Amino acid sequence: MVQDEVCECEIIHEDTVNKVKATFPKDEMIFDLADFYKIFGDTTRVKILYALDKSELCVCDISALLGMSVSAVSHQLRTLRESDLVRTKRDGKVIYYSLADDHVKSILECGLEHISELQ
Amino acid sequence: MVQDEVCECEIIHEDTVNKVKATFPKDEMIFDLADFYKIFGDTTRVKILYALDKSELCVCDISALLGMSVSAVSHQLRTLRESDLVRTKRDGKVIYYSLADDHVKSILECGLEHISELQ
DNA sequence: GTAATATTTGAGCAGTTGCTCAATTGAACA
DNA sequence: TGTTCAATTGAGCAACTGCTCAAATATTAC
Repeated sequence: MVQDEVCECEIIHEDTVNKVKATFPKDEMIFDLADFYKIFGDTTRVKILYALDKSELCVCDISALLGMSVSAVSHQLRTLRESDLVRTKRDGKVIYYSLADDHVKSILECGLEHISELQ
Repeated sequence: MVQDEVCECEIIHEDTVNKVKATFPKDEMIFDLADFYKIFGDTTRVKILYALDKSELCVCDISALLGMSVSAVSHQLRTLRESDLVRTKRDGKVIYYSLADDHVKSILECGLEHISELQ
């Protein structure tokens, strides 16, 4: 029923569609995957991640580095924290941010490889 | 001047910031990278790419497979076309979509690897 | 030519996102 | 204890995104 409502085409390759459907991962997994990539889909966050790959930095440092307000940076750091991509270390009043693991770097390189191949 | 406006903190690790700044890639590159990841940051597009990795499909097929309107799918295919991630082949009235190259698969696997390590 | 049909496209709209600004938190130190 | 200051947070707003719906396009078949 649903299919008929969605697509009225005569030529549906039903066998192919069913075959593909059978190999489809769970919706939750697709959702998680897209959510993960969404984090890398913002220039500010990419910059922050790139910077943290070079050195651990406090919020002020990042703010100065990117030429953005402390608040804006902190908001983005929150997103990164909640995604477990960065980790914090307090030293007195200052909180130092660093990458949670080496994975972030490899993800960025994964994308960079593709970008550079395009041109 | 700009820095002073942006960050009034006493403790800026100026040396570190400058060192990181020196290694920073061009803004354009960061922009392209984020733009690239943005495409993978949507469940519909991820599903389409995943499906096309299994088999070439027409718009109707994808529409039926995802349970979405032909129009919605077509809009997303446009995005994917403009990013050179998919390619088309016309056969009569039907237009078949397929992945532009093997890169898409490796990018998706790159993310899947990370996702699966998290839990 | 006209009709049928697979796909594309543009306008419009609701939901999301990333920033600003102001207020707040929490650790350090007098 | 009160002050200072790095950092966080919430509300609000403008820009963006992904969908729907209706209309247009392009190819085939008559």
